[in-house]
Amino acid sequence: MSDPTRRTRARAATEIEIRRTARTLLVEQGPDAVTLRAIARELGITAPALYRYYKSRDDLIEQLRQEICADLAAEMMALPEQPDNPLFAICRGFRQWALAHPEEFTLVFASPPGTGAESTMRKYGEPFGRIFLAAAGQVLATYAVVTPPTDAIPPELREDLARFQTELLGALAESGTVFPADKLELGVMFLMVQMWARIYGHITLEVFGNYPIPVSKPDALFDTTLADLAREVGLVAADA
Amino acid sequence: MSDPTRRTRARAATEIEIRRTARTLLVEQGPDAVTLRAIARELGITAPALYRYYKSRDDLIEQLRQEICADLAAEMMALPEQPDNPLFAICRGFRQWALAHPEEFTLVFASPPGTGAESTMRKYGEPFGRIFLAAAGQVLATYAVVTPPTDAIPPELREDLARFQTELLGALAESGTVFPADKLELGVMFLMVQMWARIYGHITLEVFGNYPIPVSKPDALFDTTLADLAREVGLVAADA
DNA sequence: TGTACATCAGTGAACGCGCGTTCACTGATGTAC
DNA sequence: TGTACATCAGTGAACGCGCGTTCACTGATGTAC
Repeated sequence: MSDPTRRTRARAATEIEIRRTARTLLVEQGPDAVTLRAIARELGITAPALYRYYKSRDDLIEQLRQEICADLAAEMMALPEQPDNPLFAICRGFRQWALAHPEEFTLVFASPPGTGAESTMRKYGEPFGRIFLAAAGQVLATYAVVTPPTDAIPPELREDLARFQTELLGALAESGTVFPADKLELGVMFLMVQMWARIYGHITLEVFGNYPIPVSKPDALFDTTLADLAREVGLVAADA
Repeated sequence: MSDPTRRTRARAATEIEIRRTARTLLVEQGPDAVTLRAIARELGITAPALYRYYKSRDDLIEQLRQEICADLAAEMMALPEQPDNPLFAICRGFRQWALAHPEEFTLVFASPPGTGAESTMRKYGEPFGRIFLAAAGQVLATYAVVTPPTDAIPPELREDLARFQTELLGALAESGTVFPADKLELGVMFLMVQMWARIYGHITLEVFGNYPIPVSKPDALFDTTLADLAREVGLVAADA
């Protein structure tokens, strides 16, 4: 039954160790400290050995980015139930994660473009995208939402929102989420974009300390924002 | 009348050249490319010469950061009048600047904490903070705003908002802006924080390409967001 | 106006450092007969 | 079960590179008398 050979197991173990070390360096000393030599040093091997695992430093960084996404998604999945609603659970969890892991957050969600790699949120195949969409779908299926009518949405935006609609429907179908398709109007898509912007804005602001004032009770501010958001959307628990 | 000596003038000119070169490197090759040696190379001088102008590389980067803030503020000041309202003019201008200068935006508004330096927005003495506050003050003085009553604001937040109120009053008084003090209720402060978060969220999302979908008409999306925001706040031009 | 001295922007060599990547290699682990 | 061969994780030396910072210096510019 020991299908994987000793070599295979050792290799897998080392690979995990490499990424663990890389992440520790990222967390403790910032992105510039994640060098092949530093990782090797920490692991007690020589730098060229790492080329058995990664084509180059850039390759390693990219894999690291993906691992961070996967871990984030796993953490969001494992979140305990929240009293108000599942999307807000994800929002709170995401915020907690961002505050606890600012360097990882920066690498994945706030790195300047140009590296060519598509952004995290746009890769629906990537775990975090899936999670966020699944939660959104769940909310749409469970709650009553007050959305702007389609003709209140500027014509220039309709095409983009329609594409989003299509992609979201596809992703939801794939993940097997049950939802009433007729609830996915353009207005809902618009709201989702606005909500994501607001959540992302608050979290980024908090992580980078760019609120116009020092906030002594940041948890309260975030919760108030969520409540405000729910109020605006007319979000009321269907079972309450 | 040539008060400044030849040496003084030359020194000033070189200082400007150094920062211009540093910014070009930042813009074209990212933050890691801003090295003393690269700057010196570009300028046709030797690296140690830069120590006549800056204590260290970190010092240079910090001064660069401040210069970027000053330039941003100057640009915001010079903005042409906008049909709707002056705060939205600043919002649009800020967005345009961020999109046109992603590396500068990242350095100033989206760099992980830890360097000890206080954040940009919190330094009211810094130009951009002043501008934003002045515009906000102007809006408050000119327009009718629907704000949540003070007792609708969670008690945990009141202390922070009150501090913000005090600081804002001070900054406005200093800058000589005329405004009705009684309009600066806590609800207004809360709204300002929320608005800033939303604007910052959208801009950061756009700069880093983290919208959940590719947006083909980003200008329209931003303008729609501004309109949405104005509607929510009940912001109506007093003279319209 | 002329001379002696002080200032100080910029030089050039050197310091010690860490980096990514290549290459030919060793030696333990795995496989086929 | 034993032997010959293949695989491949990791080595160690070397490549060429760029970096921040220090130091004693030169020589033009500025100042005081």
